[in-house]
Amino acid sequence: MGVPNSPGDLDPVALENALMETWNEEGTFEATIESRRDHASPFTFLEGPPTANGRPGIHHVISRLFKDMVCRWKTMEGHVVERKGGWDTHGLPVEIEVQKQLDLMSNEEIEAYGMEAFNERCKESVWAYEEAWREMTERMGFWIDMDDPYVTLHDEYIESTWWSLKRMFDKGLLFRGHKVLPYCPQTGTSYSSHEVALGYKEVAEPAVYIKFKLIDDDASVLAWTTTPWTLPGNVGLAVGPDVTYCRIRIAEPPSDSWEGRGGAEVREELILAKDLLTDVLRHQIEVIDEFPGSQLIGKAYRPLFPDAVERGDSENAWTIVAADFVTTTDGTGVVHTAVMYGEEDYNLGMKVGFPAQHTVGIDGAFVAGTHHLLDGRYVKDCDSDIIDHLADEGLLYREHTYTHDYPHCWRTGHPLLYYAMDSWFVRMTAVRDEIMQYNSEVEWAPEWTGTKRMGEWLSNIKDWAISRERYWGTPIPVWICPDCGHEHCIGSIEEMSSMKTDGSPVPPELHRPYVDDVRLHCPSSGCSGEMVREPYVMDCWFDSGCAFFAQWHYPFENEDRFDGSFPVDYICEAVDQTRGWFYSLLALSTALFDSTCYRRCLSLGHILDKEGKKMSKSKGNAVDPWDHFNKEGADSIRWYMTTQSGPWSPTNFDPNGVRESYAKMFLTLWNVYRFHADYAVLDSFDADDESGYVAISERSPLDRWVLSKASEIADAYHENFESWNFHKAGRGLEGFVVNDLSNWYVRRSRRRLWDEADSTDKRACQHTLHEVLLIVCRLMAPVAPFIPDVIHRGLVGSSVHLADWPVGSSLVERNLPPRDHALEQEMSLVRSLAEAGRRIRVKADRRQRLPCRSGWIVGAPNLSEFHDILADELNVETLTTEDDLDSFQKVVLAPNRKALGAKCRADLPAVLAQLDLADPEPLLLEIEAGIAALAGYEITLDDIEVRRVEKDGFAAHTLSHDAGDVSLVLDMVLDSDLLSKGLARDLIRRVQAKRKQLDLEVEATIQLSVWIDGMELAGDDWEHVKSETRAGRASLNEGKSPTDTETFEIDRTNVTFYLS
RNA sequence: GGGCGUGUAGCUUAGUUUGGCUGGAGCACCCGGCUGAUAACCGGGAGGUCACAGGUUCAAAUCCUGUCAUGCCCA
Repeated sequence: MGVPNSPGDLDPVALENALMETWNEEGTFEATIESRRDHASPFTFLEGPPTANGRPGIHHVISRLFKDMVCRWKTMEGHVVERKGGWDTHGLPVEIEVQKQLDLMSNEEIEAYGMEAFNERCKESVWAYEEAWREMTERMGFWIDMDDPYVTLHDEYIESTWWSLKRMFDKGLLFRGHKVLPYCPQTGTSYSSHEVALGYKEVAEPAVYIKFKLIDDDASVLAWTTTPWTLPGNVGLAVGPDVTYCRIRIAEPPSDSWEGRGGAEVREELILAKDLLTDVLRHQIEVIDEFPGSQLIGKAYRPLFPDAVERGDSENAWTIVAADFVTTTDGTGVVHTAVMYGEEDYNLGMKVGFPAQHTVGIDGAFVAGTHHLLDGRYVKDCDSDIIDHLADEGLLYREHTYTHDYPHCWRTGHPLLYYAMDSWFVRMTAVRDEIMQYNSEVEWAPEWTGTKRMGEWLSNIKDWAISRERYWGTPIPVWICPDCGHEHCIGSIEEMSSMKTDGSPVPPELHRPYVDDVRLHCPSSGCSGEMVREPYVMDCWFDSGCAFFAQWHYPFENEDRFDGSFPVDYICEAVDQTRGWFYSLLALSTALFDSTCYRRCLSLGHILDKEGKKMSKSKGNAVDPWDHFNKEGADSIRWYMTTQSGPWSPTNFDPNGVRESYAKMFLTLWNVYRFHADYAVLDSFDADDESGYVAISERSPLDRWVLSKASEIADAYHENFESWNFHKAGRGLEGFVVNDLSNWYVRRSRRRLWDEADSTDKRACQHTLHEVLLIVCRLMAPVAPFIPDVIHRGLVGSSVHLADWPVGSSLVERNLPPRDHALEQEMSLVRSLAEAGRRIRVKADRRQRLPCRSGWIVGAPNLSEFHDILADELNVETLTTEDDLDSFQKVVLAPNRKALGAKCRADLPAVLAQLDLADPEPLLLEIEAGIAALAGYEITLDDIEVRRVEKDGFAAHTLSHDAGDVSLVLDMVLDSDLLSKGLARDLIRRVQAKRKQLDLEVEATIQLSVWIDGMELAGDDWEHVKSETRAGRASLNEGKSPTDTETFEIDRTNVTFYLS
């Protein structure tokens, strides 16, 4: 190999689809892994499992891109990078989706439908879009093993999670408690905050001020609540220790304006916060005493509903305790605490030891024994009866209507109850220091995700509620003995089988309801109870957090694979996973293995629509990746996503940007390749043919320059990869390909390859192109795996993905050409001078094709190597170097009218006239010497402005350079010789355009007839036209022009031509 | 309500860590040039209250405070 085929036009979609076929046929992905085995240096990646119950969108493409990119890069660096796919298959969203499909509104309805059938539907639904995911994954070029993925619903996976739970159970990290959640008794479901947000409604509800009668004191403490149904559950009152409270006495009966139930006797004493006296009280009062809340602490009061809650062994029940959350913004400054019906209440209750007992059942009705008026009734129906009852008992001070936003069930419309659900917890608070330590060992990108977002969260870590009262999920493997209360956690299928009672069925899979039917022999000595499984499933974050070991079915299998891949080298997901998967992985590795879980974590910013809004189906602003897969191709999307912003920045997706990536990067690269390949075929160029090789030191400065630049760009690219700045890497490389390689090197080298004879210079150019293209393709391959692979295959016959990283690594050799800094600097100046020339011509209105007689470079280092290139770029006949600008410039003295006007007044016109006539250079000398005078007035430097301008016939431009200012001067004089040359160039260009328009072969010869009216075309120039346009036969001003001719006017000359 | 990001030209963005030259590119637009060189390229032009308001400083897009918008997470 070594002779590329002529590649033709770029059709990215066809190219990529064909290449996918090739990859499948030749097993390229597998080969990239196997070919690195001899290094035995793994780089491990863990796929965060997606859920396939929704169609993949553009935001999934971006996270899969950054996963793929790093894995491909590390492979090229010589590592073995195995990539196992995974699927997340459990969880509430799956259940909700199925409930919608089946129109099952509540747990009761699910159970009536049948748990077995329901779970079967859930299992089906998680594969609904698997095909779409596979297609997207393959089409975008994400290389991952999708044929042998880990799946969280597989028994093997579940068994591993059971093992982990048992391990924590044995460590004492697992415990049973309550978690207060917004709960809908009608549907039997608790809600996530996201669902809660769907159902806020403004409601007017009864709010009451309740008198809690102190024991050993005549006064009552006044407390406020908007949820009377929680009052039977009251077990304590909370005050702010530093808040000022008052003891007051009712002085007079209220006025007639009293509304509603309740009241107080004259001389009755009440206690409440000083700041709220006037808000709360409707009586004339006298303040008896004033004291801080700390003085109230420990005082006992009489329960409102004495039978509702049992004291148990609680010493603090029905006493006043301190809490830091008490404020005086509303209420009375005393907070009624019902442990089971508020998160703060629950936390406080646990802290001070209030009894944690439900007065309300899971059905939303008061439990039997609460109060004879309430037992068995739905709590929200009881508000008024509770208020009546308390009024009758003399415990109600006042009621009023309170309007506020309150969460409601988005399905049934009922108000949600904050309700303490039974729950199993992992005691993360016990390993807080450890998890913070392991977090700090992770290399986070960006750093603040780890130090701030994750760090802040970990420093306030809470115990992790891992159980859910749901149906579809990993069953919690804890069984409890109804006889003795013994708790047992099962850690394997084998353990379950060995403890199973004879009457229990063998579960066909580790899901509900099958596992629920399994009874276990109680292992406590002397107990013959049959243990029953706790009816919960696991939080699906626990599932996916087990991935790093459960993907291998560790510890039951694959111990070596786990050991060899832990901690994981690299994970990558979007930033919303900080408290999700990033956390659950770290939590589990800390609790199970006393280790960090991953060494490097890239946290991606979200992809938003063009206006910075979240993409969602309902808004209709979601982008379908296939729109671009089928248009610009996957490489263009990948390159666009990589280069347009930092990976962690939120990104506004602009479809036009994808087109731009295609047009700039890929089309340019392709055409460079095509240019090389076309001539390589023509010349039978073989890069491997040593006899034709030209050593780099023997090549032209232009070759050595582009090779040096390629080296520079490769090193920068690599450094940016190392520091996660993939966007900067890509932009740098794109700049090189478009500006340096295509727009300078190829443009300047074009003529070298046109030469039909074999020459060292031509071969030098071909080797250079070959080498630079290889470097570029290898650098691009991790980002854009398709087009660079096709080019690479065209150049050397093998996949770019099997090639080594050109920058080298600890495992592979560095393979980059030598740098030549001096040459790079010189070329930079040459290019700047060429640009300066174009600027001069625009300003001087001199078209580019009309040559200049002379050009001079002033103040530059020696650029003689590049005079040919520069003369050609500038279109000058001769180019020479000068030491200073004096011979091209003259002094112009412009009047300072403001200064001169003040001095000369009415004589100003005369002074200006003399200034105009004066020879500026001697006059300036006189002014500087202080002896100048015009029309009788002394002239100083303040009166004039000194400018230096080009002498007539010259135009110049000065640019800054490291070594100082460098100027370019062009000779603007015209003569017939130059006009003839200019005309010839225009004629050539017109003919060439016509050739292209007629779609002639590059080598085809033509017959050319030209008629010029108004100018003489020099003989040499006519010869030049004929050779450039491959005119085999040609005529100039012979006969009359036929009618179907091209005509144009240039420099006031009419030109007509005809070709056939 | 709290935590963490983001906000620069019509659009996508660089610059913010470490304050310092006239805030730099690309797309789109206008004028011109160049081209057997492509959906390209080159020169020039127009387009900016650097989200807003204060503050620190000789000097603020950059540092500080507050506000607004937007996103994620938590309540």
